[in-house]
Amino acid sequence: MKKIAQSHNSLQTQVFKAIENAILDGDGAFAPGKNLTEAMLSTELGVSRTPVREALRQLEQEGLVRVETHRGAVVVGISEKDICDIYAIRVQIEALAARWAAQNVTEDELAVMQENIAMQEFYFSRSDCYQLRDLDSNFHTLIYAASRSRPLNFMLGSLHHYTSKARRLALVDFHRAQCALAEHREIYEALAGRDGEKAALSVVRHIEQARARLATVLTDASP
Amino acid sequence: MKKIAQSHNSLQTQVFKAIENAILDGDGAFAPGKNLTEAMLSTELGVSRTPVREALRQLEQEGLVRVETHRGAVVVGISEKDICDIYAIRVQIEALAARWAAQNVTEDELAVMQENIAMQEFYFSRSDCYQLRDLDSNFHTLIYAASRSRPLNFMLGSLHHYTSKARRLALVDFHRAQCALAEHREIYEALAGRDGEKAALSVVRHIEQARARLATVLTDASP
DNA sequence: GGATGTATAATTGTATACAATTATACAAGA
DNA sequence: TCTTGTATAATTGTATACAATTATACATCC
Repeated sequence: MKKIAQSHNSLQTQVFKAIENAILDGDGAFAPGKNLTEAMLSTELGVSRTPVREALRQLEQEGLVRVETHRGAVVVGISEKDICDIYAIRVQIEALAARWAAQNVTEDELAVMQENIAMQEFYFSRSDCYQLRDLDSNFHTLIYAASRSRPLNFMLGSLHHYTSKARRLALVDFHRAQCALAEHREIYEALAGRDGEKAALSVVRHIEQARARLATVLTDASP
Repeated sequence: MKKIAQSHNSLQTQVFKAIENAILDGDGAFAPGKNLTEAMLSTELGVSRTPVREALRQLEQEGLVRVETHRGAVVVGISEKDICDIYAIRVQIEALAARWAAQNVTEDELAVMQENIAMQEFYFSRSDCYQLRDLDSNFHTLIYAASRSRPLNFMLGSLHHYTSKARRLALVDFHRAQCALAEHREIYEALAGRDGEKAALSVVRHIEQARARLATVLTDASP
């Protein structure tokens, strides 16, 4: 884990992201069950304990670590079952999001989505998985925003790190990327046509597909 | 807001709960839009700024306040639409929870639920709304736990303060309390019979009823 | 009078010191 | 050998000091 250089962001934010990335990337010292001491993290990152403490508290709220009083923080693992559960939950909530977004999405937002899809096509032709992953994540975020529901955005935000872990697992899969692109187009069309039911259905299919694909990745990898 | 006395809990936890309650109770100084300074809170509660800071960060993650860099924390309001949205989300997720709980609930857990319902009957006969509210909350928590899904528990936990605000609004309503009791029995029966579909359906009905009731309370109160 | 710049105050961000608690090592006794 | 007690170390919990940033008030200039 590299030391934190100067930046316009607050140290606390940077520390949070540094630790979050270390955990999600599967860094050895941040494997599930590993103990994270404030002293270690603060010397490692070159900051004092205060921002580290706050970052750990935030990570606890996100569910990535569990801090016990006077005993420190331990990294919480995300099991395959957890990820499957998350997908089941996402199916339900994102269907709602799509339905609401179809009612509330603006022309400007639709334009942004179209632009996003155009860039997906571009990076797909270049086989750039990392960019595709980010664009996929961004596309869904656009739907959340268009739903105009603060609680819904909130919920989906708190799922974020789980889904990003899943996304990293399911990263390199061109066939899936192609399907995802088509599914994104379908969702866009439904939203543009203000068809809530169709949008919800498309989202459900999209996430179910992603879930099915991830399941094969997981079972292939585990034994 | 009363000063914090000595207790086995950490100051940070107590500070968090003190501020959370103040906001949910609708304390004047904690009304939506009000600015909360660390100095004010720390002198008010008789503790230093450190635990106050951590509590505010936690409250931000829960969505009750928004902290801006170098500018402090402002209380975020929960609108009626927010609450309606929450119920729509809860319907979806708690249906999942019930389905999973029907598969995984143990005899011990069923016994605890039965005991909970018995106490609901007791406090209903005594017209004790506060106890009923807590028991209702507890009953749902038992279902979450029986679902054996950490992500699901996590999600529902992050909705907690929203739902508690809604619950406080819908507090004094005996007819609703009676219906809720019957609906809880129905859910219990479905879980005891390991009937996932029936459990999910009962939960959906239960929450839809609560939502409908709350809607009338809200529209009555607003003009 | 209104805009603008500057000094001051208020507030948060970070670092550090100390207190409280818990884990660990090791010795003494049964 | 196993248990138990105690001293020490390690770690977190809290308080406080200082730095950085932003808001406010007021004077100055147009």
